[in-house]
Amino acid sequence: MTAKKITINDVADHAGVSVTTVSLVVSGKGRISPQTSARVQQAIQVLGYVPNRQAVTLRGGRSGVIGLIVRDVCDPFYAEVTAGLSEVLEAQARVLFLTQSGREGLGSLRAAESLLKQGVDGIVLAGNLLHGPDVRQRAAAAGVPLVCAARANALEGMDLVRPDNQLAARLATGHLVTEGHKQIAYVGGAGSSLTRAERLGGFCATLLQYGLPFRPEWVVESEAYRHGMAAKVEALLRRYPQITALVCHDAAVTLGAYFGVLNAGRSVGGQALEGLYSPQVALAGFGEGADDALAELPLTRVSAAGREVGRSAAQRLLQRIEDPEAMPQQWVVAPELIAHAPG
Amino acid sequence: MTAKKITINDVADHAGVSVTTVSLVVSGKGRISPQTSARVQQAIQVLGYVPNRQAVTLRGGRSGVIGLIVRDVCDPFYAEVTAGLSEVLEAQARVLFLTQSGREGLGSLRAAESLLKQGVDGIVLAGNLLHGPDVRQRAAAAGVPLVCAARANALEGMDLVRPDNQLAARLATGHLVTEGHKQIAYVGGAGSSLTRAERLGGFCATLLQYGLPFRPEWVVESEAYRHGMAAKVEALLRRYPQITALVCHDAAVTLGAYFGVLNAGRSVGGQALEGLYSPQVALAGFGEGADDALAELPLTRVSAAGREVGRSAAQRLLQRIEDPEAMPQQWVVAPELIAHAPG
DNA sequence: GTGAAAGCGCTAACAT
DNA sequence: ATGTTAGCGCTTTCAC
Repeated sequence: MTAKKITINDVADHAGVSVTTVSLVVSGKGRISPQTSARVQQAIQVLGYVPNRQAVTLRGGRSGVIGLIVRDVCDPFYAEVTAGLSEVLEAQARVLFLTQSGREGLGSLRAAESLLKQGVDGIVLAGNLLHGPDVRQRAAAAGVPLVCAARANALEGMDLVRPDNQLAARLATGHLVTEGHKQIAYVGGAGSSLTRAERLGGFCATLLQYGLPFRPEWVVESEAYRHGMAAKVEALLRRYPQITALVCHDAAVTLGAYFGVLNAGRSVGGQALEGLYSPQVALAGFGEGADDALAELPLTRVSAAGREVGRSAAQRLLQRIEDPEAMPQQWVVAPELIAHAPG
Repeated sequence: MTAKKITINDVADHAGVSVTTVSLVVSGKGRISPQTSARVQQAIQVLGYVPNRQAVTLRGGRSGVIGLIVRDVCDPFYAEVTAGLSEVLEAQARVLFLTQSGREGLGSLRAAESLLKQGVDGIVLAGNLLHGPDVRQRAAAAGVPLVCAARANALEGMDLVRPDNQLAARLATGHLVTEGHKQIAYVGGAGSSLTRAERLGGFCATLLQYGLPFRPEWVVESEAYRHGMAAKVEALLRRYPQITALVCHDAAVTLGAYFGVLNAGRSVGGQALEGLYSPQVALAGFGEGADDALAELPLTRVSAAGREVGRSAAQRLLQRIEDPEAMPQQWVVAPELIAHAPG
């Protein structure tokens, strides 16, 4: 069962033509007579010929390969980005190299090195923006286009695709306001998070837009990231019982907030009751649409549209490959509001 | 800024040696004098020479590339598998081609085709076991080793790495029994799920092992997969109030069960009270360790060890690449019990 | 319309 | 210890 490698020569022999002819038939470039073409096609079928990518690439063509550097594919957002990327590339008959820079990975620069060695046509840097400039320089030196895909940020001079966190927060907050809420808090996220900063901007802007006050003491940071959120939310609600809605930074925070609401003796969901103290607290949270676990809860969710970010990054990269001299652009992907029927 | 490609010839010229010498230095194979070696190394540094993988591969070496076929990288289990795979491969200076077969993907066979065209040294088929035989045949025809990584199953004649679902269920169930529970139900999962079948086996076996009865009516299937689990669990608990513990099929089910318990007027957590009706219901659930959202709940979790499955699959594949004639093996990866302090 | 031949960058005999 | 050289499989002028 040792597979013998079928080359273009074998096909040429079998069809009784020259390798040139076979090459031309395969690529459909030269004009070859229908008969010859047919004979060659048949020989290809019979022999099961598969062109050798390495040889093609070596000869001077593009490799058809795109490299992806991601910190950790298990992060739901970047998993979605990866999936979107892969979708688009596969549709283009391209393939995707996956390298992880974080956790046990080799660091984004080494990952880039590794990708360049493989002769990729382009690189997508997902997250890892700290090392963006290094990777950028390395890619530029090799003449390989680079596009970033991230949750947030503002690296100048690079192509960057990211979700519109500000809009996401506006959608979430606006939805709550529309439901009648006037006392809304933002809970969760690390103070150093850029994503959070952008969202807070949208949160704040929306409040002001509706003539509602922005109260800094109603913005709660989560320090250990996913710990004790329930207690914090409970404390917040006990101190400020007038709060009727929470905007939650991520899935973990949302769940923590959920229990915090319950522990505070309130219930979750629904619209605000005009002018009255409401026992209910409405929740709106950010996260990927795919957060199955929370799907059943009565809350409004805003997806960061990771998949779309991935798709767009792929598009942009393909553009850059076509036109390497193009000016860097920032693409912002609109989030998606998944409103839950008020109950 | 158009990068001129530095080849081995440039290095040879710059160092005043022949290409052979450079090649030997790079690969560390022939014995070359320290001085020459140093000169070559320096030339490499100065010029920024990066060996061209395509050329190496074309010449006859291995491509150093492994292909992965996965239905959907966003599935947490397979994301972990992917990560584990990537870790090991990167440590071996290899890279990973990612193709998605499901969702918008091209189907596992087409994915395999695409990978083979790229000249991969081996393929990992993650999930998609339905198409296993086809892919296997295709890979065999190309003389490329294939290893499967999956949640469950028993494909004969193929290398397969999977989590030990039975053991996982034994761990979860055993833990509950050790905590004093005698009335335990299994909730969630589709009836057609192989993973679930394996887990039920372990569940049942553990009950019998401890002399506890296995009651089929305490096994609840989730039809629409993630819907209405709370109601089902509530109904179960109301009908059989003697139940004090639940084994939950996945993260979504666990959360549903959590609310089901609350809705039934019980509380979640802790040990069984000897011989008494317990208002508390203990929960044990399966899932990846990374299910952040649930991390704060008082429940016992058993991880399917996806990352370890990925690592093992990589190991196995590397073995197969070394020894293509080896007999197929099934590797089973032990799950990990993450007990929660009883409260 | 089709073929002959020159490499792409690299490795591995085979010289020296 | 190093250099010469013949390809790996393919595309692409340039002939015919």
